[in-house]
Amino acid sequence: MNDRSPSNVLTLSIAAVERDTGLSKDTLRVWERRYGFPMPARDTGGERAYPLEQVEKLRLLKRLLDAGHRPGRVVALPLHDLQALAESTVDLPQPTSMAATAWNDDELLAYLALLKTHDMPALRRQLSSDLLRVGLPSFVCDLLVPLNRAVGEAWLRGQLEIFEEHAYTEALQAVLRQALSTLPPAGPAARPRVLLATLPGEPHGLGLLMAEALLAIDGLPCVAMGVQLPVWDIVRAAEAYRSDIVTLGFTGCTNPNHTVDALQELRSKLPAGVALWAGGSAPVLQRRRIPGVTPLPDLADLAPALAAWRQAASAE
Amino acid sequence: MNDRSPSNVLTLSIAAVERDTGLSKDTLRVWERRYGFPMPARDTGGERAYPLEQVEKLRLLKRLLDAGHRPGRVVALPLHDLQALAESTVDLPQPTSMAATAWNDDELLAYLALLKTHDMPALRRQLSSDLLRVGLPSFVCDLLVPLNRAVGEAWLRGQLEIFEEHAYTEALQAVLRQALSTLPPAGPAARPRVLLATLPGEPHGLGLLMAEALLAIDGLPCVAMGVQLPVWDIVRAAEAYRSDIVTLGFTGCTNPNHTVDALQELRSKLPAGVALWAGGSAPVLQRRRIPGVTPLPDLADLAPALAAWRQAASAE
DNA sequence: TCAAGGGTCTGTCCAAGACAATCAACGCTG
DNA sequence: CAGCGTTGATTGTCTTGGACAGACCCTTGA
Repeated sequence: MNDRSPSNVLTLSIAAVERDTGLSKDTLRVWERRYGFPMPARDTGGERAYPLEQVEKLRLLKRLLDAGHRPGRVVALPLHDLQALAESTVDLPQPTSMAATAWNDDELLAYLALLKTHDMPALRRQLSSDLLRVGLPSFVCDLLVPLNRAVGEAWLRGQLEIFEEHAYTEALQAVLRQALSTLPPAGPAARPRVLLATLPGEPHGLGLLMAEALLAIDGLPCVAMGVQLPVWDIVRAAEAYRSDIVTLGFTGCTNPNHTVDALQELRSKLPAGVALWAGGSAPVLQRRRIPGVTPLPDLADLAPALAAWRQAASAE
Repeated sequence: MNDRSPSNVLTLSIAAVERDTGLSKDTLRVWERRYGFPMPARDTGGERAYPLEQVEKLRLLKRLLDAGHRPGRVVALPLHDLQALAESTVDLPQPTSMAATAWNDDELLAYLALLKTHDMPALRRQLSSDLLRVGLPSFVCDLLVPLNRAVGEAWLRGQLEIFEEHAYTEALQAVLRQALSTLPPAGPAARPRVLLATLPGEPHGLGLLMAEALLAIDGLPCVAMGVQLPVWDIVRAAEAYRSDIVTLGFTGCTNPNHTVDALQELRSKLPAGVALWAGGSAPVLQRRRIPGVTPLPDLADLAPALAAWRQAASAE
């Protein structure tokens, strides 16, 4: 540690807070100026030193902002009020799936309890078992989608640690990739050919993996490019892999303006014959429609979109 | 696009450049002031608009900096000289493995050629086949380690596109995770228990996965936490999973100061009985040793470190 | 040959201001 | 009362120029 901290070790520099909260340095400084929070201590060099407790509150604030709250109304609020707000806030008014095999709340809570025992092999066994029982499509749409939401909300309410969320992601990824690896590769002539990626700034690849699972089980040739692929490289990749559809994943943790800008730029550079689908629950995709970009707020929208694509393709 | 661009669409804002190159806004501005490069155009609002060509050069510069060059010597150089520099620069003087099964350069080049055909199923087949032929440990140490280096260098020389590097990572991940999923879970009493993660700012999890493979094949119980886990959560996770060793992965794309700071902070918060291993080829780990942190510059160092841990444990 | 010192290099932080895009509220009109 | 444009507040990001600490390089001296 470049030991310039005042007395306590438990402080973070502004750069560290930016990394840990996702709030830019500029935003942190301007909030301090305007709202009086966060109000970090200063080290001997006059630089901001954020106590851990303020960072914790900032993380909660970031989550509330992503859920639709406005800074002016919440930043200055005391921690207690924020937690109450988090309790009463649901990410999105989520229509419960009507599928016969949909999991109910108790079963989701059982999963959360299992996660909290830190017995990761047991969690994987449970996931694999449920996957085998109901099949991949139902596993993804009826279990994983509500379970992901439940995990996110539990974290928001402080019932789940960050590392437990990471462990959950890892377990899920292992199960999904294992399932994907057992699928036979699609024939070279199968259509449509789908490219999967996320834009720079979006580090979460789980939604992408779930989409890949649904597409691959349908026999479609998928090329997964992982996360954070620059716009220009997406264009090159779509060309190289002769993709018919580019599917991007979003989680709402990214800057909405950048998201829209990047989507518009990508759309303008991509050939008109290549479809562009934007999946995930990022609110900005709902609010601001972009010409030539198909929003897929839910994984359940994937099948209809696919049917529409096939119809359009056969009509030509 | 918030259309404030001067004439050409092919420009990026300073925020976009920061994301795409990994160079902070502050650095970009100060380079412009000091070295005269990059010298972006200005849009109608007076804000910097970087042409794509300068961004390309910045990406190359970032890579050269990571390889050890100093900004003052290279930033102002013309593109041609930079490329020549890249040609003649090797990331690290890498001792060729002496193992009997080590792959030679031709075989590595064959892999690169396969990657450039964009036939991902074929690449996976080749990887799986080699894995089965030589076994997991040799596959990781003798093939993947030099292959990763070859891929990185090919990118540096402009012989490989970014999206091809992403595709390679994805294929490798699929093969490794598939192998990991076939291993039986370790017994609950097996020791040492290893926690795997990367610090915030380090988005590459491939090295971690390779380490996990080597450890898991040895029958050790591993808990993978994925990438970008904050320091404090690593401590909590090590406690929750009763870990004996925390292994972190590094690639040198992170800020060296932050790396050292975070490692020292983590060491101070982690119980003394928990070992802290830092793996990967980040140069800073070689230059600046940190008390209580074991550097593992190469995956081959994993086995000796494990033996040393076992000896120390049995001595108590 | 090696250690210490001084100068340069370099990334990051700071401050205060400016501005454009967004949001919320209001008033007007059909 | 619904719909629509206007207005004012909100909010994130960009700007400039300055400052500084730590890393690095090179020279000097033992």
